[in-house]
Amino acid sequence: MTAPKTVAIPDDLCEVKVTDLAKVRRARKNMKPSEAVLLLAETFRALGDPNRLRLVHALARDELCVCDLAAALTMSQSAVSHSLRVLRQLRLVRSRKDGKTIYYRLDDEHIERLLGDGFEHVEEQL
Amino acid sequence: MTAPKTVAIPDDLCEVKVTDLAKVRRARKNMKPSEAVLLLAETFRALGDPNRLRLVHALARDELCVCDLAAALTMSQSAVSHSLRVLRQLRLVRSRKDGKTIYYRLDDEHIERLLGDGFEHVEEQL
DNA sequence: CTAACATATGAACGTCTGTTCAGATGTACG
DNA sequence: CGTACATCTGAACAGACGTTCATATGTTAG
Repeated sequence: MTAPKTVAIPDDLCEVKVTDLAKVRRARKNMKPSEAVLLLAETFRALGDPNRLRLVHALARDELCVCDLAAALTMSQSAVSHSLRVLRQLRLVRSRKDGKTIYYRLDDEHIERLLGDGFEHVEEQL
Repeated sequence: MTAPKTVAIPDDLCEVKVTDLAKVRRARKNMKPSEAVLLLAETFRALGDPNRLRLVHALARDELCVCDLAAALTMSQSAVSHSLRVLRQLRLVRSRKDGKTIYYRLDDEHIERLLGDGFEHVEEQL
């Protein structure tokens, strides 16, 4: 295709060998704002822990309190609480207080779809 | 609701205080096999790094070679290569060789939907 | 063959992460 | 008030992670 050459990438300081400058420009144009990228990365990372993933999956079906989550997943109450905090801060789950106990559920329906797509993708390669 | 009591959870050794045994049983019944959970967690974790996420997002539009990815995202070639390996091993991206250069693209269309849902969720809270 | 190029790889290093443990906070009940 | 309960929090530590640097592999052109 295009002859390889060294180019100064617009909007940037760095010089790199580039194969297809048009594609590079298009990719740059298409980039999401870094706020969105960073927040989404954080969100995926939150789901990237087996225990937090199981928590979210459990909450996709039922509203559950902390101790029942701990019992269901065989985790310590403290570990559950720490994990839920991460999920809460990223608005993956939401909590409701009823007396002493606090019930958690998914924050919105995007999360459920995210899990659904994820499991679909993963179950194809088992 | 049900009076709190200490119960031996079936299928398990651990004893915990439980608020609603029925819910706990249902949650346990609904659990995904741990293979699937672990693989999906790995997958989400792979997407949980800003640079890998940007790589995947770039590849959602265009097939790109390693050096163009490096140029577009202002990353070192080595970092791109290491990141792509992780994504490749989890079948998030696929590679095609053409002479010296190797072109990467998304492995299947689930990935694109995953990103789409993710950005949708995230962009609501900016 | 050698030189130039595109990509991959391994080791090393500082940083981040998840769990555990001990204790703090807040709530209900007598 | 004090006790029992449900949850949260902070410190600490082992293990995992992402980048960089130097180098290896593999490919094309001369």
